[in-house]
Amino acid sequence: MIDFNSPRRTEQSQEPERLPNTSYSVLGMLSFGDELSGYQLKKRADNLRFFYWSPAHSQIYAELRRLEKLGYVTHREVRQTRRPDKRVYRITAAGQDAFETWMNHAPVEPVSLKHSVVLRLFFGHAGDPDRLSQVLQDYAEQVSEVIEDLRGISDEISDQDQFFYPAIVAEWGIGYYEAERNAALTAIRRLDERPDLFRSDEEAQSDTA
Amino acid sequence: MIDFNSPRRTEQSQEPERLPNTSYSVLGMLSFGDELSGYQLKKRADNLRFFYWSPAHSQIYAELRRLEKLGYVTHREVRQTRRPDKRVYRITAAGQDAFETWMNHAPVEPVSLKHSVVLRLFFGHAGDPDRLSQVLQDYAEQVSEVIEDLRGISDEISDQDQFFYPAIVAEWGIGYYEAERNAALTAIRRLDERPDLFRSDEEAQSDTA
DNA sequence: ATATGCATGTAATGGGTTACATGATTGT
DNA sequence: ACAATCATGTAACCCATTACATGCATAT
Repeated sequence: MIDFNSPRRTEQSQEPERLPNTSYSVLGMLSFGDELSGYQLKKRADNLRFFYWSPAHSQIYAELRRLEKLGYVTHREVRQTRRPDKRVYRITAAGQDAFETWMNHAPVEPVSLKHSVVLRLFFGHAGDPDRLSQVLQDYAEQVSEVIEDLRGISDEISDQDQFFYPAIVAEWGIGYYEAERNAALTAIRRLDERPDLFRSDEEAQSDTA
Repeated sequence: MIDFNSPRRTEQSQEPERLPNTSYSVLGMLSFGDELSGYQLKKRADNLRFFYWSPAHSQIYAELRRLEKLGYVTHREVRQTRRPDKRVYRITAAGQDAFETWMNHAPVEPVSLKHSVVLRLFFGHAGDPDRLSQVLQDYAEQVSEVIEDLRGISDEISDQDQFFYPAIVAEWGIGYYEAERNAALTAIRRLDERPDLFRSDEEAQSDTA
């Protein structure tokens, strides 16, 4: 008996095919029009690391297969003599359309943030205060390096029209990481300022000393 | 023949059992010492949303089962007449140890950030500039609301010793979200300021002026 | 009556990582 | 010689979400 009421729909419907943002980040890197291999895409994706995490290379290849199945990209083989052969991908017209649709119509999603350093700060009662200070100090230093990198990138691209949008992003990033550094340093000061009043009571009895 | 060199190790070794941070966030919420049900834990986890995403409730229950199997938490059933019965969890001494070990010895991991708004800004060339401005505007407004919430929380807890660490986190959050708002508003200004030179192909006549 | 909150859980699926696998070229 | 870079991919696993499922109590 044929079940006409089956909720299973044949996957060739015309619906816009909500893809995960990772797919769009790959598609976006191809939206500039050049041909890129999976390997090159991985490296480009690493450039987004300041505001968007970089997927594993296996994930990039998986995305490319999916995008090709959807008709959003095509590939061709490139023979090389002094390097292993490669497969370079190019965005299609359908891919451009899909990407523009996402750009213009995707909802404004909340940022996904997993800040394990702040998580540890939140649970500060359960750790060693000096170690916590050290963690914040390390974090502030890591952030300082990122700021250096971003300033370098910003200086390189800020007067080039072709990098208009990335330059705005770099500026955003500098502001963001400066706020992070300030927040970390402020937190360290708060820890130092703390009156040591309520520290010893709790752990006095069961701590194996 | 017995393979003494086998890299497979029997999973009951004494190693610290690297757990995902989500496990520690659940364990951390129990580290204050009170008994909590999965339902209550989910609500508490939502309070971390400003700096750490909140897992689905099914994930919370899964974590509790895992933590119990590891001996880090125990549960007891609580009979209720006017509410469904519940299962409340409490951290064990082993759980406290594991949590403190994580607090004091976990490496300073990079923040995991997936900022889809900035991603779209980065790929601004492929979208409608007015829509992009609107997206940034919406984002700035969402952020403003978060700042309001955080200020409220901060005012409530900032003078209470028991919330010493969360108060520092709230302050951090306010600084972070203010930086986000500023960055969004600055980006909007940059978009407005933009000389419209390279906006479309039919702009070739502008040099005849 | 209907929706919302309390409370717990399973099933199906998807997203993503790590480790494994291969192999050539270039630089030290 | 050794490591690093280029290049592509599979397999196993795990983290996590969404949807499904149940059922009582309270408020509207």
